[in-house]
Amino acid sequence: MSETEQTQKRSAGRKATISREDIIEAALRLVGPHRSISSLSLREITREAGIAPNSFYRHFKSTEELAVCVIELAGSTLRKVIGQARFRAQELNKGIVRMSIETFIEQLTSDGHYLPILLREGVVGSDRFKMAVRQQLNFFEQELTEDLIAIAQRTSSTPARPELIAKAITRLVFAMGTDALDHPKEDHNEMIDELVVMIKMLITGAHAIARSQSVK
Amino acid sequence: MSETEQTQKRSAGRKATISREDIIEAALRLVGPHRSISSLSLREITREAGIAPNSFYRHFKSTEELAVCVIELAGSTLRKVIGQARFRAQELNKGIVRMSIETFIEQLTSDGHYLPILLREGVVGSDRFKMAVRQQLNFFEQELTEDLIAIAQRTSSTPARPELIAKAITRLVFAMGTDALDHPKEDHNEMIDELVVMIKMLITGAHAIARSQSVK
DNA sequence: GTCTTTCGTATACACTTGTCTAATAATACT
DNA sequence: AGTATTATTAGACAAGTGTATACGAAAGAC
Repeated sequence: MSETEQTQKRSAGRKATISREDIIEAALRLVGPHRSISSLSLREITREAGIAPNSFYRHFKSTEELAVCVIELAGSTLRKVIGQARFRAQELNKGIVRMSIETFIEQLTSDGHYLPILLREGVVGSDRFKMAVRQQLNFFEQELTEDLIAIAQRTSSTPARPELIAKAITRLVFAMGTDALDHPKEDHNEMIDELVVMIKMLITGAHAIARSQSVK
Repeated sequence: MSETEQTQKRSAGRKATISREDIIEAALRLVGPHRSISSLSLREITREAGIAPNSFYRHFKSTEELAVCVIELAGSTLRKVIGQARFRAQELNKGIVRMSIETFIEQLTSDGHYLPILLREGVVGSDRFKMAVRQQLNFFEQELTEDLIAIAQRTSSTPARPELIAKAITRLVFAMGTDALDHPKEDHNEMIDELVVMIKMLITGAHAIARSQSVK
């Protein structure tokens, strides 16, 4: 929604030497396992971007606006990646669950560091900021729900409350992902295995409950 | 471990006008939905406690040490509460799962705000700090594992990998708890219901998998 | 050319931060 | 009493913060 605003009239004036994207990239360079976006200071960001502190205001009206932009960027990028993984899973005839999880965990150590950001930023910060993070989570959940329904129709086995399963899976994956963040990369494969088993438990459990309920 | 140190020799000298506990309480008064412990400044804390900035160092050697103390306090307090809930569940002959979850969610709005703290502080801060949070989580997980094994022995039905179930449940509960934090209290009952269903799915799924594996 | 508009910087202000040094206040032991 | 010991404070320091005002630099419009 609020991703492409301003840039309305560009009749006259000096050419911009720096873009919103440049500032976002500078901010991304600063976040890490110990620094959250909401803890970045305006001066830090401008220093990293190589501009004067006041120039920041030409592009964002506050650091909060910048933070929300970063969250939205991270969310949309990740959903694109996961979407591709789902697609590849069908091509390679690999388990869709395993494929998605693997891609997800891969993103933990991927270059953009979009996933760590999304995982880390959900709990602190302003209301607007937290809402932005939660919205991205909801997008994931929604797409997963659609997937589950589609699969159920294909295999003609209707699980109980697919939206609940999707919610549980999303939370589980994000929680385990947060865990993996602080573990060395060589542990990731084991964590993927664990996560896959957990999800299998959830899905088969949901089916079992659905059956027992349709019986009685 | 590091909870009762110093207080060794008190031969002479001025009486302490403030205790470690007083400072911890002051810090607790400052944290909230928008402030994490690790974001509190030394001066803020001493201002709230009504002492001079330097006096802080007489009690803690850094704000990080204070933060770790708070985490340990929150964790041990909560485990005590949940433990009592488990006990009451047996007395009232109520479902142990439901009882535990209800108590857990209740703690979201309880006075000490220990649970919100534990939920919020896991992802940012120094390594030492994050480790303290994870340790508390592991305590929960461990106790839950023991519970699951005990129940399994009583009902003589062995689920597949109880430690995995415990892990999944813990993550699920904490994730949903974090969610509930930003929701009004009247939504909590619905979230409890959802959470209970999720956990039922997990447990029945685990049993189903165990059965199918012992068959083949 | 001169306007006008926009972008960017420079300087400055008031404020907060963590920590250092010295000085003071209060207790216990002799 | 005096003295040693400890807790607390006051004051100051350099460094950091967000932002307001004012000014220069570059581009298109006239």
